Amino acid sequence: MQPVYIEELGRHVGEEVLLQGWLFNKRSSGKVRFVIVRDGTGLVQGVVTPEAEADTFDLAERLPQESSLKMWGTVRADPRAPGGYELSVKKIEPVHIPKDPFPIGLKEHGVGFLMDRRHLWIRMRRQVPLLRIRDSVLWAIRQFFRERGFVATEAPVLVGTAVEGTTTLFPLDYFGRTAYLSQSGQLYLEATCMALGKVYWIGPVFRAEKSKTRRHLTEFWMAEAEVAFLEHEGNLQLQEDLVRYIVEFVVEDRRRELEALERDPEVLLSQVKGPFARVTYAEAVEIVRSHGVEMEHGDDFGAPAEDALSAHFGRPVFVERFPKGIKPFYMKRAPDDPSLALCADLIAPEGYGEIIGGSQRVDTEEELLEQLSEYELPREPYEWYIDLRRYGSVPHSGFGLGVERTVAWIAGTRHIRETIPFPRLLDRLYP
RNA sequence: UCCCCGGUAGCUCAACUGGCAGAGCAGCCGGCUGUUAACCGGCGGGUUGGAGGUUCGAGUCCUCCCCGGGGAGCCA
Repeated sequence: MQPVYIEELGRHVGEEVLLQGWLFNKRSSGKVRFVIVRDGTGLVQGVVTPEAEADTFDLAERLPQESSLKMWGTVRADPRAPGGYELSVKKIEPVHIPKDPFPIGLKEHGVGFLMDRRHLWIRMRRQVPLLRIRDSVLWAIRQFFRERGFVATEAPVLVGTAVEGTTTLFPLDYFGRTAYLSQSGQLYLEATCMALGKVYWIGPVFRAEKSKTRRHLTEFWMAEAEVAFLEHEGNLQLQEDLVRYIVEFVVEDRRRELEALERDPEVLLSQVKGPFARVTYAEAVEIVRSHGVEMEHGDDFGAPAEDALSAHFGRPVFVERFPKGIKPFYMKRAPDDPSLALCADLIAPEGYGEIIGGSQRVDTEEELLEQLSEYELPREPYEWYIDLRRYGSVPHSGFGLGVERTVAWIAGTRHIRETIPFPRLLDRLYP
């Protein structure tokens, strides 16, 4: 008999099926025993009575949590069952029976305990839907870019120089030289877009920043795009289209998982329905101050400032035209005010923070050399990057979207450590 | 790096002003023919993070260290 997955049970009502999975939980009421089985696509309740074959009734009592098993039975629609379907069990065959009790129970646990057992925690109730939503977000990004004719490409992860200064880089030995784990693929995408026109990549990036907050990982995934001949305004439109596409895709694709996490899909849809809010940096500072958060003109936005902005608008908001000094060297200056950068950060609603940073890039050799020296960066490691301005330079723009923060926002989970299977944090490298 | 909170049974926590270290869950044994993190009865389970100090007496007070959590800065 061909095995089926729990998410397909609706198509097999009345039929006998084979499920393969793990024992999530069990209950007993004497002569009726209930086994809750999970298989990665969902949970289903099996009902076992003494009429079942061989020692199946006995197994339903004896098997410990997370035993792996095969289970045969007839699918029945039953409103009493979570998920709407249950299985009248004919036979259970254990695949592996754990000798020790599964460390993670169904009751509450502390974060430290769970993080030490992340390899097992990911089997549990909230984690499975969360990781399925992550998958959906990544698919949405790929599908969006493919529909628009972008070429998926790659940037190196091992790099010889910093993108934006060395303090936040992880160094490593590279045959006697120092290499670093990349903190962004952007500079390389700028080169690639001059070859392929419109490009994107999704990959891991690394920040050695000693951040200890719910919004930071030392290893996280970025979806970065870079487009030749695209200017600031078009860049913002592209980002807005992407974010709206992701939300609508995930709501359609993973509604069940969102509901399992008690995330209301309608709230998400309403947040991205209309045009995103847009303010300049200067306006944003005033809004932040009017919400009682102190900041000076010229400061970058801290977490309380971002939260104030996100509360003020209740939908995604672009903050445009930051002072040049608090943004990196590769951003183009605004033609009408050289003290500002042609850039924008996108702040997610509900306090999930900055999910996109983007800009139009410097596109002349003169301006780039000027900015390198202004930022006191050495010229040699950037020769290849300067070359891009020497051979058919064009206006171009791009951005990077933080995958985990986007997943956290969409799934409504407060801490981003749960949005990636094995988060890397300041003091956490295991498992 | 800085600020705040915490570390007691396998897990989550309690233990008044310093006075016999406890409960729920998990485990094991038994009961129950529709359970929903099932329920009911019973049993076992402790170097109170570590070192030192104060005290007749320390889980509780003091000092140092270790570990974890939350937040800040920086960023996505």
